[in-house]
Amino acid sequence: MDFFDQIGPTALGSRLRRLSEQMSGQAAEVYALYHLPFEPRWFPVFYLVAEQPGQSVGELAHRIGQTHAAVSQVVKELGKHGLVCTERGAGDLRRNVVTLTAKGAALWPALQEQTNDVRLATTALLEETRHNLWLAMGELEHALAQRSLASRVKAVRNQRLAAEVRIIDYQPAYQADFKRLNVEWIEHYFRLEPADLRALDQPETYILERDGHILLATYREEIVGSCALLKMENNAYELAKLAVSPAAQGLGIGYQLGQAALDKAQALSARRVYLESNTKLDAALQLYYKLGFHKIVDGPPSPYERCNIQMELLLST
Amino acid sequence: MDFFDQIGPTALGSRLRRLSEQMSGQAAEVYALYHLPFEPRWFPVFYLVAEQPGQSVGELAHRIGQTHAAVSQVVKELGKHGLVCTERGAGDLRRNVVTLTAKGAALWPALQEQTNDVRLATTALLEETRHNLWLAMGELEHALAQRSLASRVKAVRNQRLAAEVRIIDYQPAYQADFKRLNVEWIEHYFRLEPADLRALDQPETYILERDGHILLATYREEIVGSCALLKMENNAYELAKLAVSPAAQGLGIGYQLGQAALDKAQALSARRVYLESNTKLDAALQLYYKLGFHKIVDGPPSPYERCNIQMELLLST
DNA sequence: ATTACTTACGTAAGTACTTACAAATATATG
DNA sequence: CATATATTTGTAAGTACTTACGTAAGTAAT
Repeated sequence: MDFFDQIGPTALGSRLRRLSEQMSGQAAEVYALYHLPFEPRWFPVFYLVAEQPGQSVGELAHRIGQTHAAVSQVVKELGKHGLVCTERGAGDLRRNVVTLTAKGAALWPALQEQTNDVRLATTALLEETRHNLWLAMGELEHALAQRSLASRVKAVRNQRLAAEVRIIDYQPAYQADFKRLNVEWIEHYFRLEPADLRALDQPETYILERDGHILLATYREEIVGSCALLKMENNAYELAKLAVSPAAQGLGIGYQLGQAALDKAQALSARRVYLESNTKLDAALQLYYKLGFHKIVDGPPSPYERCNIQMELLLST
Repeated sequence: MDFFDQIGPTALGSRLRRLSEQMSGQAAEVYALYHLPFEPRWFPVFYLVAEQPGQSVGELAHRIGQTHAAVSQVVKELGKHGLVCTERGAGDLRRNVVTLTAKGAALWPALQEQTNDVRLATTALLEETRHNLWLAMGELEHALAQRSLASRVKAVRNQRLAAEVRIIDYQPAYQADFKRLNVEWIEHYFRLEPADLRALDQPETYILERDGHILLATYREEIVGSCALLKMENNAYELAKLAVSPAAQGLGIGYQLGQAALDKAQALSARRVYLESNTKLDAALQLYYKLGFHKIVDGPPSPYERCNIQMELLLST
């Protein structure tokens, strides 16, 4: 008890388990009360078969929300106790359709009586509470179906981690990091081209001195992302060398870098930002769209072999 | 899904189980997200040990609300993975106190980070719902601790069955039933005495013709209970031969019979109802108290050997 | 008609607990 | 102080499901 108070809803799963075990135990007591030769775990299958005979194992499993294996085992046991019988499906010999035996049918009314008593008791029990458990469970299942807990936790984590990401300006000391980050992804998907090596080995000469800019992302004292703006003619810049280290991916660092680059371009009075990419890079393209880029068809010839898509974003002044 | 809609809260236990399994599955996903060498089921134990080292297996089990066996197993596994170490309790060599190892302590901050992310995500998840599951579970656990489900169901059942109980007047055709019911319990606890046989074999002569009355309880076309009022002097009656067949016990039939007898005594302008019983008959004595009887010490001598307690109830006119 | 794929099911083994039992130690009682 | 009883723990086996896997039967594509 103690523990759940301390840890709170984090242990939702454990607590649900405990409560379900408690309920199962009490269900066993209830069954004992009625002296029926029947085990609680048979109930869902037996109930559905009694309501509508001729359903197959798979159908039953789907209805109950358990696996077919579980239903198969229960059906076997019910059969052993003479409460149901099975036969192969007419037309589809794989199906195993279940019906009540005479003995099962004879048991049904008593079981219904019991079920009805339990329903009344449970409903009254739930009505004693201010927060309705049954409805709450339905809502939770719905919410989890919409979006899994893992995905929700990931979002929380990324928000926390993203707050630790800083965007800083390039300095000569970071050349090795800048190169490493870009070599990593280029070699993973394509191969390094001469234009890459020039820019990565001598960013001062080929980017900065030509009125370009380089931004870096740091996370916990480490350089984990880069992004360059190369000066083009007519108030335009090319966005390039956008890289995020694999270990830091998923934290929205690419978006932060891209946005910072666009801010910088805006500050430099650019009217247009252009970029080259490859359709293989799904995540990158998605990011570019999210940043506001759109595909263009008549872009300039590219020095890069891997370029098979060109995009641009027009900035309002 | 289907099934739960149909059956409603009757299947509360099954549904809780399903939801808890769903949550466990999602918890596993969350753990995978953080790449920690840690299994979800270790969490409660590890958490408590990290918060306060030096607790014993039993204490931990109590705090978590699981059995000591489960904790013992988890501790063993945590030990095997080098996260905790154990030693015998100082002063009490039976106790096995658990502390974190250096490796466990090193893991703790990362686990705390994760726990915190989960807490935020789960809290947000619960806040999405109108009916708060966490609070609802707390309320339900409380309600169940107050009174078990079995006891609640029993009350519902008894109410249903009690409605089918009828109190009727004795008729000569029922003599055999009257005798059977009383012989059954008397022989079970004591042995038949001459006074018993007279009253049971010839109730007309020994009870009715002496201005006494006999009431019978029927349940589903069967005579399941009896109760006699024997005329005493001074506007008093003796309540006797109160019997309920074992199969029909627990339905409150005794109370109905007793109440009907008191009503009858009232109608006969009695001022006092007297009875003789034995302290071995717990259930009967409880019933007599519930009906309003209280023990007296200076009652008349009884013809029955088994009589070791006498009670009376004064009726207001 | 053959082949590849999908579906339905049963069986075996795993999971995360439980209950049952046994052993060691502590405490109470005569 | 010996002995009976209670407490603490570990181990084994059970429970009510699950996942994994194999087999048989059905369906689609060549």
